[in-house]
Parts: sequence; C-alpha cells; structure tokens
Amino acid sequence: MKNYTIKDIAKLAGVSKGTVDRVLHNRGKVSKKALDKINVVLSEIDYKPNLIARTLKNNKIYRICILLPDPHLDPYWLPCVVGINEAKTEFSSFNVVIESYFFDPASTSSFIDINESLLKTSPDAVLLVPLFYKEALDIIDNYNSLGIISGTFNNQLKSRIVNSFVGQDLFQSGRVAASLLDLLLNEGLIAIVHIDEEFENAQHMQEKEKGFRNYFSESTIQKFEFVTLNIKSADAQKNLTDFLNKHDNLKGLFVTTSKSYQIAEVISKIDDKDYALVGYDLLKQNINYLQKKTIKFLIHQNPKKQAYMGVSLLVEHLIFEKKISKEVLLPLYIINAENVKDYLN
Amino acid sequence: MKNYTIKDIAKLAGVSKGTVDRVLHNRGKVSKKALDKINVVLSEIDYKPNLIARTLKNNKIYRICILLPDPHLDPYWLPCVVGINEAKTEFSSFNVVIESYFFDPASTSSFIDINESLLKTSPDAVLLVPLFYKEALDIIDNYNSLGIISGTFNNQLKSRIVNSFVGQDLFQSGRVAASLLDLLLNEGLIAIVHIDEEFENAQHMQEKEKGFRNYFSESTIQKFEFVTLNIKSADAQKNLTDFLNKHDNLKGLFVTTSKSYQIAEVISKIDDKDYALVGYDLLKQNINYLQKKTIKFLIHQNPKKQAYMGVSLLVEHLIFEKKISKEVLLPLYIINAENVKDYLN
DNA sequence: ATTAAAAATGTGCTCGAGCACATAAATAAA
DNA sequence: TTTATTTATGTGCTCGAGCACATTTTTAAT
Repeated sequence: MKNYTIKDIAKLAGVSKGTVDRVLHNRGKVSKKALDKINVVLSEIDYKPNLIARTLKNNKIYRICILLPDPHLDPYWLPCVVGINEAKTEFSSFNVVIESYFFDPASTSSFIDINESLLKTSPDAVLLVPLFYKEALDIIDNYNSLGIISGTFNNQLKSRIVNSFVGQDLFQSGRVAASLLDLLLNEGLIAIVHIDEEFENAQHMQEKEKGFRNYFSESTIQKFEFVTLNIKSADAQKNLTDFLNKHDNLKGLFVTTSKSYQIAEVISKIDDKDYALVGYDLLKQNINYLQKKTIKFLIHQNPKKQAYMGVSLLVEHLIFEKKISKEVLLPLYIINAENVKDYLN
Repeated sequence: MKNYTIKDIAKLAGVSKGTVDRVLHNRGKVSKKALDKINVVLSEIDYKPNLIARTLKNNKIYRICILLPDPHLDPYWLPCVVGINEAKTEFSSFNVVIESYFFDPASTSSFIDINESLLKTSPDAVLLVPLFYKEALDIIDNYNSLGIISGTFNNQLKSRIVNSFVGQDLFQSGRVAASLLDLLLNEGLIAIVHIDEEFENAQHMQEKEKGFRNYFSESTIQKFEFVTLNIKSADAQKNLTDFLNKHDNLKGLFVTTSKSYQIAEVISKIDDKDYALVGYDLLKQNINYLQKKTIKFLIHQNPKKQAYMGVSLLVEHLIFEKKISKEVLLPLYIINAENVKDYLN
C-alpha cells in the first residue's frame, strides 16, 4: 500500500541508506557486491521518491518572472495581473516568488529591453507574452540555451522551441466569429478590422483573419464579400468614417483585437443603419456597447485564467517535476448581452 | 524574500515554537501575555505555513475512488482508464492511491450497487461519472453529508451540490455540430439520432439536442426541418433502414452519442445518396468511417484528459488544500479526416 | 607484518510543521 | 511556608530525501 522509502530499500538490501542513496544517484563509491544487492531490490520493487520530502529538503526559493504588456498602456492585460496575483498568493506557500515585468505593447525594443533587465535577475523560469514573433523566438531560444524554463501565453508561436503555451485557438476563434456573423447576416460586405497600435508583428490578428476567411471558404454559396482594414487606434474615428462612407453595402465588421469599442463608438452614432459587429474581450467599454447591442458578440479570451494557468504549469514543473503541457487551450467563450454577466467576477 | 517559519515567529515573539503552534491552532494552554506577543508578530508579518512541510508531516495515504462505466461494455471509456493510469503513476509519489470501480452504463441499479461497495472502503475522495441524473444527485448528496470530497466528469449535473465538474459544454457542442451541418447542407431534413442502450436518464443527449436546435432557432430563414430519432444499439440496423426508406428528403444526421459508426455502417452501403453525418468521439470504428468520409465530422470529448484533470483537482485539494474549480470546460475539438491524426496518441 | 592510502559504508543532521511529553512557572490547598 | 495541583512553556522527535562527515573495511606499499 504505502510507497517504499530509501530506508525500506536499505533494510531489504542489508545496507545503509547512505549506500542506497549513492546507488540511486549513481555517484560512485559503492562496491559491486552492495550495488548488486541494491539493484536486486530495486528491480523487485517500484521505488518512487517522495516528492514532498525531496522538495522540503531542497528548500529552494524559486523565482518566476513574467514578461507581459503594461496594463496601463492596454487595459486588456489588467485581468492577467489579477490572475498573476492569485497565483502569487497561492504559490507563496511553496516558496515561489513571482515578479512581473511590463513592456510597451507598441514597442519591440521595449520588449527586448525589459527582457534584458529581467534576465539580469537570473530567474528560474519565465512566463511571457510573445507579442512580437521574431523577437520572441530569439528570446525563447536564449532561455533554452541558458537552461531557463519558459512558457508562453495569449499568443501562440507555432514553433518546436516553445515549451509550453496557454491560450486559445486563434484560428478557431476566427471561425467562431465567422459563424456568428453568418448567423447575423444574409449577404453583403464584411470588413475584417485590425485595429491596434502596431500590426506588423501581431501575428495573432492574421491568425484570426485566416480562421475567419477559412470558415466562409468552405461555403459553396458566396453570399459575402470581404475586405481587410488596418487602422491605428489614434486615427480610428476618421479612418472608419471615411470607410463607412465609401462602402455602402457594408453589413458586418469583425474586429480582431480588443478595440471593438472604438468601432462601436463610431457606428453607434449612425442611426439609419445597423451593423453586425463582432469583436474580442470583455473590456468595460466593450461590455457597455454589448449591452447597448451595438456590439453583437464578443469572444472572451479569458486572459486572467491564461496567466494563472501559465504560472501553474511552471510552478508544478519546478517544484514537482511535473511534465509541462505543450499546449493548453481554453474554451472559446461566446459572449452576448444575455450571458455576459456570468463572466464578470 | 523567504517565507517566515514557526521558528522565526517564535524568535520574534520571544517564545518557543510549541507556544506559537498552540496559538496558530488555537488549542489553548497559552497565557494572555504570550498570546498577545505572538499576535503582535502575526499581525505584522504574513505567515503562510509551508504546505510541503505540513504534507510531509501528515504523511497520510489518500485513497481516491473513481466510479465510471465499464470500458468493456462501452469502449468510449477506454481512454479514461488511460488518463486514470497516468494520474495513478504521477500521484503515487504523493502517497495517493487511486482505485477504479466499474458499473454497467445500461443499469442504474449497477451504478447504485457499485457505489455501495465503493463506499464501504471509506475513500477520502470520489470522482464519478454521474450518468444517471437523479441517482447521481442522491449519491453526491450522501458524499457531502459523509464529508467525502467528490468530483464529477463527463456529465454535467447543473446543481449546487456538485463541488466540481470537468468536461465540455454539451449545449455548446450541439451548437458546434449544428454549425457544421449548416456548412455541409443547404436545406432538407436533419435527423437528431440518440443511439444508446439507455436514454431515459442520459440527460447529456438532450442537452446536445437543445444546443443543436438552439443554433438553428437563431436563424431567420428556415432552411431545415428536424426530426428526433431514438434507437437502441441492438436494433439500430433495422430501425435506421426503415427510417431512411420513409424519409426521402433526409440530408443530414447528428448522432448525440459515440455510436455514429453504427449509423455509418448502414449509410455507407447506400451508394446513390450521400448523407452529412456528424457525431461524437474518436472510437476506432468512428475514425475508420471518418477517414472513408462517411462520417464528416466528429466532436472529440477528450475523455482521457477529462479523467486526468478530474483526478488532479481532487489530489491538489487533498494534498495542498487547493480550492477545487467548480467547472473546468475542455475545448470542443472539431475533428475531420484532415486533422484526426493530431489527436491520436 | 606493519603502516599508509584508498575505497566503501554508516551515522546523523537538515528542511518546517506538528504533536507528545518533559519541564517550569503559577496558583491553590494544606 | 511547604506541598499538591493546575496551567503554561519548552524540548525533541517524526515524516523522507539528501548530503557532509565520521568510521570501518579493503587494498597497496614498505
């Protein structure tokens, strides 16, 4: 019933626990006779070191650093901080220290610089939001060569060098958005709107667009036309107004970022036309327009849970040698005015 | 940096660790003077008992019993056994013993009886598949009053008395199936097929049907008609053949259980007509027909991961007092001939 | 055979919580 | 005041792994 201990093995083999320990960690200084006796016992029983005892003895303080966009610059990341704080509280009982490092989501150099200063503190593990594809791969590659455990969340880099990812299937989320607009509309023009500070490196927007277009490409009847629109937050108002005036047959909009409220702001002022607007994330402003029915659907990416799970995986690996899941995908939550209250905690 | 220990508190308060221990567990025999000194220290610092040390001292062997349908009677449950075995191996290092109890998925009395014999072994926690709604609630109620921790997986009972559930959103999975058939078909009759030994208590089939119908109810144009078909495995062949002959305008079938291969078997023999068949679960027979394109899509319920996660939650609660998640929903995996290989391990 | 060096083996402490038991201090009874 | 009794406080062991150091045994050299 109970697991065998080193002491049990020592007694069975007729040696001391010190000798058993030397065999288990094969660090020599053991006679052939003793080695054989112990190996016989080890082959007969199933010895599993007690990880609780091992961890207690190690008594190491693990430091996990988290590299994520500054929630002051983009409120999408605020729930992540909540999730991180929950993890911080929970895992402090295991002598795990968690430190957050914020970078500017509009600046690749900030991403690189903040990572540099993070690295100087020589953490045991790093959890990061790999917002910038190429740079993130370099950074992770560097972690790997330094022997620092790393994990990612929110943005999926499809590369073998990534050890762990927690997030959603962005492609599939694009398909979900597409199916929703398909429900809402019969025909016409649909705009795929990428609205953010930076978009050259933001691969996730492209992934969502791919899924979105993929959904419709499967349909035999071509009821819809599509157009992609790239705008920066700063001049969203003007750009969008121009666009709306130019395209009279526009029926729906799919916003690939959390900034759909900026679109909602503009179209809510147009009284004679109702657009089907689908976007991402439960920001306060988004929820506001969701309840006013300006935004029809939001896909919830659960950033809080993503961050929490990302930390959990690293902690369990550091402390209990648990194998890290390569990929943990959270459900694609479809939110409308009806069920939004279930997701606000 | 490092967490405070009982010894630290004792030194700070100028007492012995025994006294601190008595205060922390308030089991008396402490003078007001000592109590005050210790309370001052406790209010100034943030003491968090080291859970590793506590667990090591307890040195308890936890027994978790799992009550699930016999995989010999329904192969859907085979992957669960794999997941359970993985959990068994991993958590044996924590002195956790896991025992499986199998019941006949076609017999409520077997469910009740096997649970009785399980209860006689007085486990610390139970993970169960609540296949039969009313009976499962009684059983869980009983666990609660006996102080036995319990969790459920695969079948969601929407009741406050359930502490923990790991599975999928069945309603949503019905919607996913609907969206797939919507893609595949333009109009006509769609059959919702419940095929299993027993269906009176199998609430999950109804939940899937609800989601399925809900999807189409949102559509303004009524392109499809629907009919529900209940058949038992035993006479599936005959029943279905009769049904197909009777309904000439049938275009699609949605099978709410893992038995879609039984439908595929029949319709694959009909050469002059191609039905859109969507079902559940990656059984060998299902995959076979999926690759032959008789089954167009399968929704993967990941029973292996469900079982593993269900056990994980209980273990972490027993060992580290971790709060159990009320609800963990795994993604709705959409599988077709293209991506099925990714899910076979 | 005696001593020196090398190799093998065993002992005992650590980690932090928790509890049994021993000791010390305070109070009550003589 | 002395002794008995209650109450408070401190000490030391446990859990299992892991490692430093002490001790014993074996082998080599004189």
